[in-house]
Amino acid sequence: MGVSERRIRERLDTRQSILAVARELFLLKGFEATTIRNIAEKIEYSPSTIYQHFKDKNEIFYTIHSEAFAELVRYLNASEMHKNPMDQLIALGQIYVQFAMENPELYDLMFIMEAPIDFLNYLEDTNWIEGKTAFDYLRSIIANCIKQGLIIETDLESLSYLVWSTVHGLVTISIKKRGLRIGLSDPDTIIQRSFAIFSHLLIKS
Amino acid sequence: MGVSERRIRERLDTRQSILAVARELFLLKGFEATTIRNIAEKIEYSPSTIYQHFKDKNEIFYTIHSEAFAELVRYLNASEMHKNPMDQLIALGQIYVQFAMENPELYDLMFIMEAPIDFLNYLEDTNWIEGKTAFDYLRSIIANCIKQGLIIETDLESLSYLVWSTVHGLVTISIKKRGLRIGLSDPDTIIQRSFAIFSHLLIKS
DNA sequence: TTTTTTTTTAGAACATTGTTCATTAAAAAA
DNA sequence: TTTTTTAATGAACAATGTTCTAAAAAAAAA
Repeated sequence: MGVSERRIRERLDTRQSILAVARELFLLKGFEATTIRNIAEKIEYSPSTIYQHFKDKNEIFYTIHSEAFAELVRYLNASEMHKNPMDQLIALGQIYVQFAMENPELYDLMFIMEAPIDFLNYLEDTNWIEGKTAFDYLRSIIANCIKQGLIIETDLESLSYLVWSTVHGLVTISIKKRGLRIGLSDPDTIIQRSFAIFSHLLIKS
Repeated sequence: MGVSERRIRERLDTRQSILAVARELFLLKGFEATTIRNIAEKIEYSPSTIYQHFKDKNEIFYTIHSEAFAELVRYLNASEMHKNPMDQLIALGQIYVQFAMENPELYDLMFIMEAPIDFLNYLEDTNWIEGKTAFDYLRSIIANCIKQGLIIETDLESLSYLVWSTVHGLVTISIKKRGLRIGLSDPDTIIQRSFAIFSHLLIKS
């Protein structure tokens, strides 16, 4: 009897629809304004039903955060179309910046907001696999650049952290609206220009 | 009669105590957990009284944010003890990083949180003076570096934004706990190392 | 000193929020 | 058909930011 299979399928369906609606509302109105009751109404269930699928609001957004990482990594993989690791690195940065600027709310959730990290602390997982995977990917490309003598030879870990920090800083100042009203060029322009300068600084002359 | 003077003074006193308590609770428990009722209880007034001094919660934290900027700028001025603008720039970065790492909640409020920006939008001030002042200060030091040929000559605005972004990125990854659990050295160490690498990259060889 | 006016403070109330828990409805198994 | 397991609900709780009306206190006027 395929009865229990169907029930499992149905459970997964409602779970998915919770996530879909949560993400939709989140992108539309932000984290605080996305309420459990809002989600419940949209999927035509009572609020309590949601708690049968997720421990709390944080778990919902931890899940969305994880899925967003999968998407980002998929995008980042496109950098492998280049052969030269330096080109790969620059492409990686460009894609990262583009992803952040096109999905500022998701980026916020992935790299700034407390909700996913709070849930990670509740789990007793020692590692933040999503973050680790992405960082290791960056590090391996930089390792290749160093190996081929395209970048000055320094501590791999620190250099990787620097590169990440730089692009992260570039986009978060904009996303968090600290670049506005201080007499700067428009966000995309200044980010691109700053990125170009940083790329030049990195390349061994 | 100095009666009205005294009343003004008293009003200012309660205003100050609201801010002091708000800041204390904020540093202790964060923005969300610092409630109007909490503040009211500590200053021994009713919650409604607070609304006679501040439009809403955002205005309170916008004020704290402004005061924190005054503190940061005071710290940053210490960079002027150096004569060489490149030394000034590096000192500036060091102080900035130190301030952020020693006052993560304040830094969050100044450069990440929405509350102060939301209140800024409510005011119809065109400029974010706190941010503009700090950025202009950075820019003027970098301008001197370029003038003296210590840094490659590029667009001043973009380079300044890059430098700010980099230190901002360095500290926010740590503050927002994205550097944890991905197999990195401890925050302070890796930030210092990455900062050193960035400094070297900047200096014209 | 007494009365009037102004200012300050408080208290109750509102609409929301995340979350829990006992109860009901539904579906599956016996 | 009856029993057992599962799913779903609705009411309730404590807490939040904020508003509004009434009371208390202080100052000004008489």
